[in-house]
Amino acid sequence: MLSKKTKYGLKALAFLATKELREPVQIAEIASEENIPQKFLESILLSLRKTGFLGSKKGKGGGYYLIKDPSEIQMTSVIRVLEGPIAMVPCVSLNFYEKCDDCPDENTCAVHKLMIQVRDSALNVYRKNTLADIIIDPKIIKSKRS
Amino acid sequence: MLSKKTKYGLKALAFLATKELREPVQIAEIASEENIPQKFLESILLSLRKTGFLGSKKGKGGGYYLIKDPSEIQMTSVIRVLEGPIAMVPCVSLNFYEKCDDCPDENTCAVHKLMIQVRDSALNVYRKNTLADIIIDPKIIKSKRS
DNA sequence: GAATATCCTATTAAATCTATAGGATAAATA
DNA sequence: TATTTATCCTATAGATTTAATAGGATATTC
Repeated sequence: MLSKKTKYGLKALAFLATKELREPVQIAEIASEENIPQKFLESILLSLRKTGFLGSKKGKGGGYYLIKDPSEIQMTSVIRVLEGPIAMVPCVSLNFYEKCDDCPDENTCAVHKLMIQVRDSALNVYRKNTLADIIIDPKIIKSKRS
Repeated sequence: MLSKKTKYGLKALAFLATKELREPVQIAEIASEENIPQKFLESILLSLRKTGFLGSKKGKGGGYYLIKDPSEIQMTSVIRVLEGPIAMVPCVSLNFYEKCDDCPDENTCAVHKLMIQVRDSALNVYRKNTLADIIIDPKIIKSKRS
């Protein structure tokens, strides 16, 4: 299951991606537009700022904003920051590797063999998607229809 | 993250797949060979029996055994029984669909768009793998080398 | 009928996730 | 410079889920 943190974080990033770069948007606005508990969102945006995805500005007219173009923001890095490992078991994780204490030999482990494939398939998806790829601007849809 | 339940269940199935069909193997043997807490494994095997993957026999000489050929056991169904939905969010789940209460429109949801792809890629992997595909019999490896 | 091994329900313990509280800090503005 | 505004930050409460165990019932073998 995707955590709420990741879900909310992605929605917030997508929301900011529809705005002008470096135009601060307040937490309150994002929270109400995307139906996210405000205090929870606050902590998520904070961590996205600390990990280099967002910039922020304090005081009146302040808020959060993207510091990179959406097409430069890869889903692999967003997911790793928000959700943690992409792999479903630590023993197949590229960035968070850990040996299983119950498994004597990864090379003969059925779970390992299966989860390597699952990891690779998820990686493929995350690698080929940037923030720009997943945002769906209703305005764009409208103009395509007309 | 893959739950321990799923991990243990898969390992147990893989273990049984290396044995003769319908030859009962005791929980205690599987547990010690695969380093799984016995009582926990007991409950897992019970649910695998109730969902039609395993047969069992009580009393002396009893145990659990596969009732289908490993090549007939698809990973999609194993994962769904042990882990639950393959999708990471209910709103993209084929078998466990649920609408997000915070999301007014799935068609314009960035998370939805991304998670559809992740679900499909995972499905592809689980669909093309049967239990037979993931077991790695050390004997087979040896004979290939010699 | 004794031994063996699964069957079954309930419960505890631990970990993780979700959400909130409450004040500190910094910037704008009047 | 005081006031307002909005992020910053740490801590913690509450809820949920997961992992594991307990203990006895049932069925089978010999």
